Amino acid sequence: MPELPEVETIRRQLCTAGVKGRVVEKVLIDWPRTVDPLSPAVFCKKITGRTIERLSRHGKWLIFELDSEDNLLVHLRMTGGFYLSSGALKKGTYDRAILQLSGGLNLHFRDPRKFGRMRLGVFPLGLGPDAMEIGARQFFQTLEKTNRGLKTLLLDQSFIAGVGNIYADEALFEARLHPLRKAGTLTDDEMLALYNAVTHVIRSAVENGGTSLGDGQGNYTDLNGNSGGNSDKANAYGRAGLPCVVCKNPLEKITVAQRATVFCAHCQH
DNA sequence: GAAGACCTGCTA
DNA sequence: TAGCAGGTCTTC
Repeated sequence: MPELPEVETIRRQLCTAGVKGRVVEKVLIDWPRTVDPLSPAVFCKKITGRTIERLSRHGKWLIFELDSEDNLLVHLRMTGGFYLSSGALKKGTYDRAILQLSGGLNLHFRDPRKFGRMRLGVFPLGLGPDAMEIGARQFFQTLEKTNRGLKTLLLDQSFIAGVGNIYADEALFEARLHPLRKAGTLTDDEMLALYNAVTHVIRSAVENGGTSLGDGQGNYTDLNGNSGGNSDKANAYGRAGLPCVVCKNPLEKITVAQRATVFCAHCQH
């Protein structure tokens, strides 16, 4: 599932592939809800002729900065991804939108489950600081203000943007903190451990080119169709019932905020 | 704060 | 063939 490291990997690859500086010459929308709330006709009209000046990211949102008042904001949700083609346009089975760029480059937005979204706006709304950029002080201040459970909090994009189910479980495992632990009960050392774990887990996943984990069809692949190099790094996610890498006791699986949550009851408190 | 809706393909 | 997976928005 694309979380921050996967989106960042795609962003970097789009830069390398030379998407920057190209003009959007034509837009094809195959699944209208992809561009909801705009109609495909309005959406296409607004970005046709615009130049992609920069590619940035905040949390899980990919931002195509255009030479207009609006930018193109893309959220991959669970199964979204991009790939490029050149020459004669050939639509792939799961392509929901295709941007035909100047120089004969086609940018395909592929999304089997149709949850991904393309929006027009200056910047994605309602997000907290990016997980790669949040400072320790800001992290502590937010933790101290709430008594929500840690896993729920980590998944809340208005608290910290970019952490999803995989990296939430991995960060809590690394910090030795129980997913249901209330934020307000953490000691200073525990808050620091959580901060270090979140930033370390996210940054090392970015360095490894993202993680490909999931239920099979939702597996993430990068721009070139490769799965992430971080796949064998999971200590908790997807390892329910398997021995903890630290204490060898079987990992437990519970549901938190309606998501599968795996942790070690022996190591995480 | 919890649960449903949105979707589809893979697994059991 | 039923159920699961997951991110976010909507609705109780």
